[in-house]
Amino acid sequence: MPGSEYQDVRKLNLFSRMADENFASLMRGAYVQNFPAQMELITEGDPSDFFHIVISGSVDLFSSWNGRETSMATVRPVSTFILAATIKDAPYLMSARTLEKSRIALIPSQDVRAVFDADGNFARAIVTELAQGYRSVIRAQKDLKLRTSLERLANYLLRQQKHAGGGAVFELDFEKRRLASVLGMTPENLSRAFKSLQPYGVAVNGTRITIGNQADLEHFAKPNPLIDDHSS
Amino acid sequence: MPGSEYQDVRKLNLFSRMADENFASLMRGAYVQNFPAQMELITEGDPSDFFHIVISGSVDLFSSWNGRETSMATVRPVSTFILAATIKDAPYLMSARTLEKSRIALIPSQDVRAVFDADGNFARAIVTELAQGYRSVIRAQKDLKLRTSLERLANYLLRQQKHAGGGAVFELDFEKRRLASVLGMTPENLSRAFKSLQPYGVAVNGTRITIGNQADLEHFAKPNPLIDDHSS
DNA sequence: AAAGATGATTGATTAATATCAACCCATAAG
DNA sequence: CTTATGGGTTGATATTAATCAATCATCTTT
Repeated sequence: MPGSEYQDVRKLNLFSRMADENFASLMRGAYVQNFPAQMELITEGDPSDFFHIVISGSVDLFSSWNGRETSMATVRPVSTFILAATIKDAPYLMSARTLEKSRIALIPSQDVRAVFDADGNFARAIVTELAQGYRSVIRAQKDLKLRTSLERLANYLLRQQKHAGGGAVFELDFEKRRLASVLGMTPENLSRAFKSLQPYGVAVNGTRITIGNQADLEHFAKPNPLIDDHSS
Repeated sequence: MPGSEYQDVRKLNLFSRMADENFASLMRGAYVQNFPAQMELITEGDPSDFFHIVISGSVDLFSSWNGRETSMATVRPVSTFILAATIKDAPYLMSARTLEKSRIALIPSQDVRAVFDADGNFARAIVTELAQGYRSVIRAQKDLKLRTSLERLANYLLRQQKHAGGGAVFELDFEKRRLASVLGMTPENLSRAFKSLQPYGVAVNGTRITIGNQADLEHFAKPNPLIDDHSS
């Protein structure tokens, strides 16, 4: 792993406070690989042999049941995925595939567990990371159970707008079909949902979104920090 | 806190391996109280001042948005709730109310965080607990996104049956209106869903469920360990 | 036992969402 | 340049689920 990548990973909250030696040990045991787009990295149900770090590109976490499939989350650089399975030494609950050409570091799960036992700062960081992830999923569940698909889209747009800097014009960071799946709806429905938001000043041009009337949209979406504020 | 209760709490995975002294310290600082039914213990958005342990009775975790409300989970003795908020020192994402007369221990969150820093075994137990909780919510989200309400009910019945010992006859451990909310549907819909399961041999009498044709129901429900097996 | 409350069920209707089919459009391959 | 290909959109329809209203059942209180 080149030094710049090494530093990028080191800066992650999960790794930033652990002992140099322990971090180096984890990285020595890591397999860093470039994967093409659409490569299935892990399959749900498989034993969680590796903890994954996305160094560049992006990864879709998804799940299937009875012939159906849904997108659970997207992982972007530089961050990690399936920490809980690694820690519990339990099967993956989600599958993962690259969305584009991606560079991924794979750390043997047993190494993570070993260093977890040895390094208190790493253990604390893991706790924070898990607690954060836990709360994120709770928020997602509230979003799903309390809102209609139109409301979920409206709030997603507001979140994404904020994330993109807050301007009236911004880009979706999802392919629409996958955004639909993440929001728990069909692509057809997403297309209609965008139309339904036109009265609130939402204009769509490919992946470029313009929010013409911020106040109107917010009045409709009723964003709530306990659902939408992913920093807390 | 009486000795028997003290021992019951001590036996929880979360506490069973920590140092005697640290456990005693946590318990010394705890407030143990009896609450009547329907008492709101915490309100979402409030600072997470206390970590909670249900000693007897039961507690409903629920969330609200825009005048709607949904049941997220039910906590039964002896177990704990809102660990993630306590650890992160972040606002509660869910509200909690007693479903019946309940005995609850409240431990100041800062005590939990302090002992977490001091006791490696406790820290490890917290990690396991958080990872378990995280995975449970992921499973719930898959249940919600991949299944219809009828399929969710069928699988819930199979889970509950297993939990009750596996016999053809068992009891629901929910009031139906709240079961409906947990499953993400209306009470009316739940009522109709039970009827729709009659062809699969499901008979309902109050809270007593009889599964007349196990194979048929399973064939319809298609239970999957990656969604329904809450032990892994 | 009568009255009141609460939860559960049922029927009728409406709303939300998915499905199916066709078509559009951009882009990449031949 | 033409042809595939895949995402996106649109319209028609079907399914799923929510809402509204009424009734029924159960349990508690008086």
